[in-house]
Amino acid sequence: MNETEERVFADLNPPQREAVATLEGPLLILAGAGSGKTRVVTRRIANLIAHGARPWEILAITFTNKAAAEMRRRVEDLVGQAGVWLSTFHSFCARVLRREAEVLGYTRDFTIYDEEDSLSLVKDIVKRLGLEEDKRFSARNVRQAISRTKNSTLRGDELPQGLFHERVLSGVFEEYEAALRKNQGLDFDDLLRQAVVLFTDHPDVLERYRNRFRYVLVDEYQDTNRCQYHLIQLLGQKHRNVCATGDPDQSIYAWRGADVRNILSFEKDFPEAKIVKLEQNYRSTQHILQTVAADEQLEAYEVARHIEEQVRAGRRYSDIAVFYRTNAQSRALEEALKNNVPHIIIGGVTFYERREVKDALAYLRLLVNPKDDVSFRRIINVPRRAVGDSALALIEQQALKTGASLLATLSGPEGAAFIATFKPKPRQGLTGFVGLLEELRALPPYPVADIVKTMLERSELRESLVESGEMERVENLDGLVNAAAEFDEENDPAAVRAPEGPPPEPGAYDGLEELSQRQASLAGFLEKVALMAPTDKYDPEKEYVTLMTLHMAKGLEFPVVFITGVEEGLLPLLRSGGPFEDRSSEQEAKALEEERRLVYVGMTRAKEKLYLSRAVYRRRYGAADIAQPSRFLSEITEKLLEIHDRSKPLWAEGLGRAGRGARETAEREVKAFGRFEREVAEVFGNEQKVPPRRTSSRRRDPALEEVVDRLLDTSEGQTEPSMLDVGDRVHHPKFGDGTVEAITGTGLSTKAKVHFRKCGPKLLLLSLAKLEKL
DNA sequence: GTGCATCATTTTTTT
DNA sequence: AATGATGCAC
Repeated sequence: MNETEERVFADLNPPQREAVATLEGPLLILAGAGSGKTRVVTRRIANLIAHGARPWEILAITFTNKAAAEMRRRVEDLVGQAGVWLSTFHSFCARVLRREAEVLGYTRDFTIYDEEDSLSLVKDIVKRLGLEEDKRFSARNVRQAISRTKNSTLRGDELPQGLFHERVLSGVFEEYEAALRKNQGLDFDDLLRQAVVLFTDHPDVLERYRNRFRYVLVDEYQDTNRCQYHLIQLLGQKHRNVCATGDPDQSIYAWRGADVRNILSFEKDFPEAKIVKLEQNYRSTQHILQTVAADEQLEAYEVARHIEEQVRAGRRYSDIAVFYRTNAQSRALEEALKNNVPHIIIGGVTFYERREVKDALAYLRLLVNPKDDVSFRRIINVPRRAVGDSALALIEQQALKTGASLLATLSGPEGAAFIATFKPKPRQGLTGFVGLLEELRALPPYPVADIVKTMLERSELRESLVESGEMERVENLDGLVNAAAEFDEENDPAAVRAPEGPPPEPGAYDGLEELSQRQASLAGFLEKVALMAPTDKYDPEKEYVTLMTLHMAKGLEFPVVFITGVEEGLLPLLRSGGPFEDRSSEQEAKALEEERRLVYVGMTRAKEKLYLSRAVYRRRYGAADIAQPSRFLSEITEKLLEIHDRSKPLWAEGLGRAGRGARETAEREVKAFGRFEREVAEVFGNEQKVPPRRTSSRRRDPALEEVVDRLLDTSEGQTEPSMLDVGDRVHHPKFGDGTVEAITGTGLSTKAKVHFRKCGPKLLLLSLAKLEKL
């Protein structure tokens, strides 16, 4: 015990010790970035066990599998045993719902629908209700509204106000819910919401779970939405040993329903709560560098160059991360890094979102849940079986008549009779399809990899891709088999571990022991795959640079961090006019605050060195546009200077501690950076015409200002586009001669409407179009 | 029913 | 720029 205690309290500062030592009663740990939060939480779990708590009495909930896995590793390191139920909200709820499904009128074989699946349901409904005429009611918008509603209310009480919601909720919402139920499907929001419904409507069920979990811990509490909040309240009310950890300054998920009030009202919910503030042990960023590049490719190359420089100086690739606001930005970076810098991109279109993989998964889902019409529709004609829109319409019509699922309509003797009414080609296709599923269903339930392999072969899914020469897709399918084999290894039913610790007293355990372990079955595999997050790929041990969105970066840290695209419109991200209700200025301000926190999160990931980079030209929606420096650029640096030393120039950050060496490095970098910019200016000066103009009064760093001005300088002998006037005759290398009809916009975004003799009117950005005045 | 060409739309961020 | 939806020819 003493030895354990020594380990539990080693290297902790006083507030950290206090948090770890608090075992009973509600506890709120307010932890800023870099305050050792994860460490404190895992130590506390270990301390609970050291003081006699049994592992199975502890439930620790995180937002990502990654965080859960990391926590599990650390806890096992400390106390050397498993049994603590560590999982994400979604995994926890899925497990609970699977066990209690019948109570809610579901089968245990329900399917978890991802966004794409759920969108296809919504699309159908929108079409059926004739809402599609109005662009605001695009399936996407409606889906978002439904999700918002599900996240913010429990029962349809307190529904969001506004015409849009009224119309959505009066029709689509119910239809959507009914469709989900009919398909035995749950979307991501349902996993949380139905769990709350289960516990609220069935006190006996709640009682079992409450009894089991004497200690409940929640990480990133500021990210909880209403359902998650209720869940914690429901589970925690009895023993009241709820430990919430979080940081309101890192609240970046309001857009998916997270409500920072949950953490702010913790004291109200648990008046006896103890509150510990971990010291704001700011990661001491030694060196901050702002870089400006001409366009996003050059920004990416600049990042690559700095990475290589860092590596030459002895840094490891795994020490470095590159962040961006939108996934689309990863393209240019990937391009710049692909030959020289080992790297991994987290997020974007993940393995399990690829078409061929989703097709394969649809077969598996339909196998587990025959009522899953969404999956049926997806694969009934993949590979081609001559079952097109008209044949599908017939099947749907028949299904509607009998109220059965699509697959059921084709199954059994009645199904066979129905299939017989089709034309020869589709008839053959449908018979084959039904037969295939029957054949697969007859396979032994384990190992899962065998089922997947057989499915790929017998369905000819793999073969059809081989024939069309899509080898990358074939490889992905083989990858799926590998993933299944891995799952089999992890979940070998012959090696099921009994939970450790002394046996629970009667009634407490109540048959819930198997819950924290995944089912070694196809259903279990599908659950794992459905709830897998892109971050799960991230491995700090591997030697590569990590590329990810700022959102994904939360909770991680790196010695060297690049934040790219620090530009107005991108960071903060500018929405191009919402399709439904106008955003109030209050909403606008809130959104801006969240963007600001996002930058804060990104910056605080850096332990030693931080690069903020931006490009002057940025492509959005295909077209290049001038990007202004982000308003955060000036705000942020000012804030940091305040913390360290106001008198020093930007890149002299942190010299106080590191001394002369760092100053020299800094100055070298500044020089190299300036040289690079001059080169760029030369290249671009010859190719592009850019009106000389100050882009922003916000830019406050004189050296930067100079570089940008030089970059934007118009080269000799070129037309001064701002001199153009309505009526002027101009020449364009591609479009030929024309007349200026109108000039709009100001500064770098000045546009001219030019009527060309050859090809009519065009709207051109003066700063980019190579226009010559005649 | 399939395959191809053209057009429109899109991108915030994620479990 | 890249993907999906639509329309048309076979």
